Amino acid sequence: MNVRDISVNRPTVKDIANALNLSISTVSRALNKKGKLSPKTIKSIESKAKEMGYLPNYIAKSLRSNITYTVGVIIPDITNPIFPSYARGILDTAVKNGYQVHILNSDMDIEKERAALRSLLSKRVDGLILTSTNLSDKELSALRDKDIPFVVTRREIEVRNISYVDVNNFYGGYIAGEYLIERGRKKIAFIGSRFSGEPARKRLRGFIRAVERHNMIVDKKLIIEGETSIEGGYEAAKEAYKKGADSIFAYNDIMAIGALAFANDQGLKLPGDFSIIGFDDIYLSSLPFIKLTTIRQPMYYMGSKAFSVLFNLMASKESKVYKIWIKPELVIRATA
Amino acid sequence: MNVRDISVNRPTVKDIANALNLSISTVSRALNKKGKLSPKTIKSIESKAKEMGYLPNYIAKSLRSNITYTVGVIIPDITNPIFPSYARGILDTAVKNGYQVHILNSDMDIEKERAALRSLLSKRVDGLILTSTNLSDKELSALRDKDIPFVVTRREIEVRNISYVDVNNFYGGYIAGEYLIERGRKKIAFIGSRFSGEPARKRLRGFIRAVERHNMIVDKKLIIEGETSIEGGYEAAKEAYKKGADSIFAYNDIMAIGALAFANDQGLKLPGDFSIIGFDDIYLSSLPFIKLTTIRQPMYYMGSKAFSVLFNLMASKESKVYKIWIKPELVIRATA
DNA sequence: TTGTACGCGTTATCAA
DNA sequence: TTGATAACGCGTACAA
Repeated sequence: MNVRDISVNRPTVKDIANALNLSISTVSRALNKKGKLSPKTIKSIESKAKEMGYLPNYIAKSLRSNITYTVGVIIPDITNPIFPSYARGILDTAVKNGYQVHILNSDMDIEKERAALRSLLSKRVDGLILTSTNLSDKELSALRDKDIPFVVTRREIEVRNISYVDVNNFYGGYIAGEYLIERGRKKIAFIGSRFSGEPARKRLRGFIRAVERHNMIVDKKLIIEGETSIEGGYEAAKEAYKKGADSIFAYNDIMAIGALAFANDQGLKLPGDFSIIGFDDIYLSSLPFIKLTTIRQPMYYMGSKAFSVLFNLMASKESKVYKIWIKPELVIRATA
Repeated sequence: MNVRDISVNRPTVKDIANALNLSISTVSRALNKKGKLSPKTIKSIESKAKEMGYLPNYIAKSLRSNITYTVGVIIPDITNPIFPSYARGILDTAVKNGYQVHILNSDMDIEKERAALRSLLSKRVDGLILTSTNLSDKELSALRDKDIPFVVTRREIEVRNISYVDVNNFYGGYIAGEYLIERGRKKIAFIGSRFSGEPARKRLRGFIRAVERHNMIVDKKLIIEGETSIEGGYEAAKEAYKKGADSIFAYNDIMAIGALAFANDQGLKLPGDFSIIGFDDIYLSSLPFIKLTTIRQPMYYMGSKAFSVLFNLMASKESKVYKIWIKPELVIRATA
């Protein structure tokens, strides 16, 4: 069987036109409801199309129109628990607007990300969502100067004229600190990773601001580095505890859960003896065994918003710029 | 700015040809390393292409070749904890082979799934992976009769000539039962959902077989239905416990975790007083708070395998059929 | 109301 | 070794 023969199963406008003794343009117009056609012709074309199982060929449409109704999304790692609902937010909103989504993982590896970008650009996606991108400001500027609209998420951008959507990390850190202080905590440790970059720094700064607002100071010894993992959280918590901390604000829930494991092993009663507050509100955190008090990042909303912004960007000819900070919120459970 | 003007940023073979006073066919050949060309011309074309930032237009390539290097994947819900690593397995393997992936969610809703399928077909994907499809055998047959290769996962198919990849649910149920019996359990309950369909039935049958092999019988009262959720697992476990069960084999980890929550609330010591074994080995199950003994489904491998099978299907002109059962394995932790 | 003809960017065929 | 041309399926300006 030759590749060409598949037209048996994949009828084109031409096939419909031939079957009906009409011209392709008439068929095209009928199918796209454009121009004036006799209702009779329209009806016959529509029923014939249905009968033959016609599906428009978006490849051809795209070549013609320069629109692919496809967006590319680069995500560090879909198996990271914060990303599935983010991805779902993008997917749902895209589908609702007639778009499809190409997802590629970068693993925070700059070369992988560049390869992903080239691949997406070759596929002529209409727009891009770059999540936690490692691209330099220079590269982002260059991308901006091309004709393709894109949105950056989870990384605030100093470069002008680049749209982004991110959670307000500073505010999140602030309300976390505020809450712990209100609960009477005096020696709050921050555990985070040196490698988690700007978001971690923002959360820490917000936290420090909250502490200082209460005329307290943050003990630099209690700002502790660790791996962004359960084990890393465990070790960092151990260190914080040894240094006399009475509570922990963790960079993210994964580390907070590690800290919680340490507190359990230590036989500490939460939130009586000790308090732990995380950041993210991943699915895990709500489990009955964990019940982590945390700062929720509405990831589904962030994904949905990112697509909406991109959609606006793709639709308008003028180049607008959106800078959106999503407010995180405190979720009080059992650990603080 | 007109849409046409974007060629400033998106040079084509034609632009390169003009810049070099060559024909487009020469440029095309050079870029694709086909035919005999003078090394000089090749070099000049390659450097010009690089200079102009040329990226091949895959839309045009696809129209010409009828190959899109894109596959469509329908997944019930990417936020379901069993699916992210499955998706990652597909993505990684696809990228490794030069393919991109369109992911769509069906939410186990037949109409959504049909819409997703139409959309993917219109986009002319080269192949499909249907996960836990709800399409009828008839619809699958019809799809098979089209020219598009596809693989079904997480649903064994009675229809002949349809390739699928699934975990061996029967075997998984069998080793779960076997293990509990070996540990001296006599009154094992099975908790699952009526709605979880064929996989649940297979797991139950495997479990029953193991019990019968040991000349014991399964008490029908201990086959308990519940929602596929933590709460559902909790309630089902309560019922099982009331009815005198000394252990539970849960349809999946989520329910097992619910059962574990019940056991904790009840003050039962595991695996001394009571045993719980799950199915899936989702990320949660390995957490220090949970340490669930379970039957692991290698989801990343399943995704990777599904793409490999599809890749073979797409590559070969003859219509092969693959039926692949992946062996699940027992993961012993703290609950059984 | 319907038809003709062209071009989107590419590659394969045939010719030079 | 290189060039001219047709074709993939579609939508649209222009003609009838």
